[in-house]
Amino acid sequence: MTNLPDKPSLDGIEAGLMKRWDAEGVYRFDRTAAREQVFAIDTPPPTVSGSLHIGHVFSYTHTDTVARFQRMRGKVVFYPIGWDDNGLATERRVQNVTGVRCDPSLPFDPDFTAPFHGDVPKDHRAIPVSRPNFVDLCREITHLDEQVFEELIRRLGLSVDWSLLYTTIGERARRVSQRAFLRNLARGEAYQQDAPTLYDIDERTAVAQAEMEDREMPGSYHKVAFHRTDGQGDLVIDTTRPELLPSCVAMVAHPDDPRYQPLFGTTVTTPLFGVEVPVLAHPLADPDKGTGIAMICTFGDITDVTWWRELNLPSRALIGFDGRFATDAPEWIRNDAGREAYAHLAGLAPKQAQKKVVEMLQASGEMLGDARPITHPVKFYERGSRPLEIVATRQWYIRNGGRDDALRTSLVARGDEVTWHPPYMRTRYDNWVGGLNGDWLVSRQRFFGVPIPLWYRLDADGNPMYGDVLVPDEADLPVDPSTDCPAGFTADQRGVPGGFMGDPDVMDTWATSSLTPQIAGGWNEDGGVFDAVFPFDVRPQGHDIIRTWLFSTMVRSHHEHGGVPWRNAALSGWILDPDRKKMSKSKGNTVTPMHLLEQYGTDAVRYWAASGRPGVDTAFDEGQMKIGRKLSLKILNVSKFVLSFGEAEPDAPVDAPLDQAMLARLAKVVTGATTAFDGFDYARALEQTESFFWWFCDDYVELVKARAYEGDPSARIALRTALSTLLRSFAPFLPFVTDEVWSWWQPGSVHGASWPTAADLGADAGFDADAALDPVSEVLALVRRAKTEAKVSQRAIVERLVVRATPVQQAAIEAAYGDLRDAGSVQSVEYSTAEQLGCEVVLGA
RNA sequence: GGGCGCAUAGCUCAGUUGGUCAGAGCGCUGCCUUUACAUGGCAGAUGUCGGGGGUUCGAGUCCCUCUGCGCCCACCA
Repeated sequence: MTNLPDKPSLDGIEAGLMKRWDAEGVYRFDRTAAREQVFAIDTPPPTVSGSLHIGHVFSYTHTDTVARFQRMRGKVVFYPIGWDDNGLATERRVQNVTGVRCDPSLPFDPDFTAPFHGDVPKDHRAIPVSRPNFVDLCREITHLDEQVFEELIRRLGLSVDWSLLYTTIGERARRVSQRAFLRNLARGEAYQQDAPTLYDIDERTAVAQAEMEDREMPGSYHKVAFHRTDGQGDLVIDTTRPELLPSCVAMVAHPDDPRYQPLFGTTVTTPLFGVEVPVLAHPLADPDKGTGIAMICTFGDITDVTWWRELNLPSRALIGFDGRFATDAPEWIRNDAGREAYAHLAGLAPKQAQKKVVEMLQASGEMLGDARPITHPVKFYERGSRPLEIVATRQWYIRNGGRDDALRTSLVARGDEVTWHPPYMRTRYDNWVGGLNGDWLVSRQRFFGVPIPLWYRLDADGNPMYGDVLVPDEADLPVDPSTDCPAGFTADQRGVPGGFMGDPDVMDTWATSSLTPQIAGGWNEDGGVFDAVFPFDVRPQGHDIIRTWLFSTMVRSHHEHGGVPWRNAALSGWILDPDRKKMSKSKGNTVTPMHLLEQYGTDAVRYWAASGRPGVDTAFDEGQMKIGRKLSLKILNVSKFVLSFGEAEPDAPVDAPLDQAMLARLAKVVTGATTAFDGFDYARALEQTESFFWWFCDDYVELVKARAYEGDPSARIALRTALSTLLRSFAPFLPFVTDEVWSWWQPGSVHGASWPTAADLGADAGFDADAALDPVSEVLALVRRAKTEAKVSQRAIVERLVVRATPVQQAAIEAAYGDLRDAGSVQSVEYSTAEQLGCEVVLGA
């Protein structure tokens, strides 16, 4: 069969092919496959609260090329897709587009409708809604977002199996996530603790170490005088947070610091508040910082927490969950002046309180000199807008090695069981695991997430007994403790003395997405295929989330399965804007992909993406899209040309030396591309194939076309063989144009065809194709150049061609002379021997 | 402060174990209405491979060092 279009075109081929792939189930996972036959991909579920930008196109294309390669190679490819729709990012988006906020104390309103949909006026005050109403809204909005995402992912031609679609808030994800958590709990890997926690006072939730970032913020040093109780004068400290003076519990200096050694064991009183605090020694105190002595507060920073813990200090917390100073003066401030001073701070936010304290210190003469402005790094929640505070709260943790050297060591060792692409990404994992300073805080005081599946018994006074945890049966998962009852209780016992209460928190979004292999594979789920896919073959992801997604997935797999979740980790680079800044929505420098797909075609955009080396950040350059467009177009045209010669009789031999050499060269390319793909280096595979392809078009096809027109079977078979090989080699990168061309002359989809091998080409592995081909190409180029320089048509006649070359080169040229003659319109040739290849070209009149 | 990465033509980038490695495409210049392709074809120009040392017969390619940029981490009082 050969069915050539008169005027082949790239325009609009995508829609038809996408339909066809769906209808034929080209990418469907075979659920009966055994593990050895499967290639399983732990696809990153994009966050639907954001938008897909060109950076997603970049990295998702990389994975898709590998998936397509493996599929053609005969693997049963497990290529799921999911939407990450749970968590704070979604809540924010919902608040922004609907004008509501969640107030869990409100009752469900079945008739509630959101006041806005996308156009919330700036002066609008968010309307409080119940948690169930809020969650409903979240589902509604994410559902709409997900449709937009699906459209783009499909348009990109990703060969995912849509029947494997999951969402991180979906029922299966909730069940898997809760099951995994309960098993962590049963094995002692999950535990709760009442401890100082980094807390975002705007979002009113605890935050994990992995979600924090430093930001350079303006601040000021203040020299503040504490008064020695022995009457021997003052002790001066330098602090950036004078507002925490009322929370001061001690002073600390380095044990070897001679300036303060005499004071250890004595006490001082705080300025303004007159609270007596001890002067202590601790090696973490830095003699070179400030005055070498610091005040310890509850809590100014993580070091304060360390000192508080290691020096057994009291806790004097004043900043509450609302981020404001407590309204009543604390009991540890005893004198009247101190209590009066505190009254000025009551109810203030830290920033306002600082201003007030400085005023008071200046008035009392206890501040020396002026504030000295500095910029210094301050801890923020990565999505937050105000500095994190440290607040003591009860939270759930999962052990991740941050407090346990043995576990830390085994998790670092797990990194050895994964092959990293590129290898240096391994170091980032090691650094992160090695630098952990606490366990993984998984509870969040939020609403749209997987609930922590626990209840607590209430004592006779109605207070929760957190030590008395009530767990659900795995068979009943997923549960929502805020509406479901624990076994042995009834709904009317909720919140009453002797009854129970549900844990109000949800899990961190990473606590669910750390289980994508288990969710996608259906771990312990009806209809799951977990045993056939786990451990997965590859986790593709961005290098910026090694510390979060990659590491947390490793932790869960280590605990639950005693092994790694995947064999390979493929880290993709970022797309940078022309100023080499990372593209991100918050910077407003994103490029949206749809118009590029429409303007250049999907294949061209994929070509650009696949040209980016694994792990390498690449600046966005729209000009590069044109290259892929041109390549696609060339494939279309040369295919039509090659196929237009018709078929030769099937058993005819490929006996022309040039044809044999071309196939031998192609065989090497196929081998090289295969090796590159096996190492996840799609870009190298593409480069090799492309480089061959342009030589094939520019030189080989030009050389043999006369012979092909005449019906020479060797040329016709070689051309068709090469075309088939090239289409299959390009198929992972340019799925549309290759399948379009494939459909002209082959049954089925090219994406269901087999990956080419050197053996298919019947080439002699020892044959030196370059030695046979390069001299011919060179002579052809010299002839063309002569015509170009003479400003004549390439069809102009060459009366006489004198080739100067080594004997070996002469033999190669002579073997292909018939083709060279026809392609260059050469009338006669002579040879002379020379070290350096050269030509004398005598053009006809 | 520690770690990792990057620095090659105007632009975006290749150069896998040191020996045609000084490349590709874009852009630029010229030529060609050639019957697959003018959304084309053919050809051309462009670089002290960030600076300085060193190893070697030979170094973008290995070592040291400096400079600049990016990222990650850090106890940031």
